[in-house]
Amino acid sequence: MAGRTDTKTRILDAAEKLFAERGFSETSLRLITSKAEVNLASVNYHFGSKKELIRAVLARYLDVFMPTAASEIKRLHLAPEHASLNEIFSALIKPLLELNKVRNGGTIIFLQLLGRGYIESQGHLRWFITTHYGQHLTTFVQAVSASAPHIPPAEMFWRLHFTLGTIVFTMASADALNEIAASDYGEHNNTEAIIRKVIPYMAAGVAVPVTSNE
Amino acid sequence: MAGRTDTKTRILDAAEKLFAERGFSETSLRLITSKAEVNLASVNYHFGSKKELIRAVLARYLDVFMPTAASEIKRLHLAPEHASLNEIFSALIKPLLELNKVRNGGTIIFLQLLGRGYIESQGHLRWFITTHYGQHLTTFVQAVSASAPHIPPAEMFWRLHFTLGTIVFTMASADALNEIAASDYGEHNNTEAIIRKVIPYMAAGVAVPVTSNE
DNA sequence: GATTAATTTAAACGGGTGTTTAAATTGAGA
DNA sequence: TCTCAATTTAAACACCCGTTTAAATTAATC
Repeated sequence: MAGRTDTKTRILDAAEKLFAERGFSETSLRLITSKAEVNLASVNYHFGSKKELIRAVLARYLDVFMPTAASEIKRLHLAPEHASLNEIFSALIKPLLELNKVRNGGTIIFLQLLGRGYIESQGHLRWFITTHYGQHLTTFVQAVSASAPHIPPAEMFWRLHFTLGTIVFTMASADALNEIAASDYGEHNNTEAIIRKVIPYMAAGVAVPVTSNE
Repeated sequence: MAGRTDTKTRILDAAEKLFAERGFSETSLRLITSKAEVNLASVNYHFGSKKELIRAVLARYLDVFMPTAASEIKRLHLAPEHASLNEIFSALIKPLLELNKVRNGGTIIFLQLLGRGYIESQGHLRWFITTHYGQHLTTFVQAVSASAPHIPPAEMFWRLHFTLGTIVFTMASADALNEIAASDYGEHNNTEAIIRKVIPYMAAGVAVPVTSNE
């Protein structure tokens, strides 16, 4: 081993910030390496390709978030009383905010990365997430389904993706929305405040009775 | 005047399809002009730049959708009985589906373009939409606010953006989601079916009572 | 301290991008 | 039919991209 051992970390730190801000394909390796103050070629040396760098950036968060989120859900679900949807979604707040301790602004960076990934790259990231963290996702889906048993599985599939869209879009444009909210309503929300705003919205939508027609 | 007069139209038709499928920055002018079977330089000749082409593509839909949507809302709002949120959102279905008559698959193309625009380019498209169609947007916001008077304006601001995120993300990944739904649940939904699924979700979320704490 | 493997570096490669230029072509009005 | 403006075309421009190469440098091992 030789050289600065933190070159990989410097790249990851610079990359995640830029990826979250401007998206994956809008962020060049040259911009990343100049912000990280490392050589351009070191990305390909340490990660192989840009695609693998993207996966590594996301994995660093998913490896922290997924296990703790799943265990929070399990703890809730095994409790005697049935948890409400609000409780289940709220159980994700702590694991999400834990990411702020990993890195400054980690929570919103993670959610923005997730959204960018889902929208930009149709294929490889979705595959990467479901194959690496599918078990934890199942835990979550089962908990939600159990607490809203009146929703058929197919309908629940759609509603959970509506939910993903809600949170992911909100976080992707959180900065812009916060600016508008501040100037129009004098509101100043941090990431946690926005999450707490969105949870009742999502919980109500997921649980609303299915109407056969109009 | 000389040459094929429909060159502009051929460019717009090819561009909107590709933009909706792969996003704006992932779609090169060379791909657009080859699909449209026109010369590369004709884009800059007719539209000035790629940015202005993007705006022209969106304007062609917004010019049809916005006035009819606003008039549907107004018609509903002036009726004696207060319209429900479900009715207000449902009033947008007809204007949305009208876009299918403008062009095949027009509805989903429009919604996907809207989503791409909001997520990809933080600045110029949002500005373009609010300055050109702000009056119609106000009509919509006022109708929603009137039918959910228990939601304070600032909270409504956030919830309407949650709603935008829900619909836009759903449509951006509608094709992929439909594939999964078909293979996992044997469901086959068209654009209208998805819209009818998402409306109750959004209406419930917008109207859910504000909880001071947890 | 010499050897060797890991890492960093500068430079180039091959290719794709939006845009511009200037010449060729087209079609309507005089 | 001639003229002239609108349009189309092929080519080039200047720039950015991810990746690869080979040499220089660094740090650990013997």
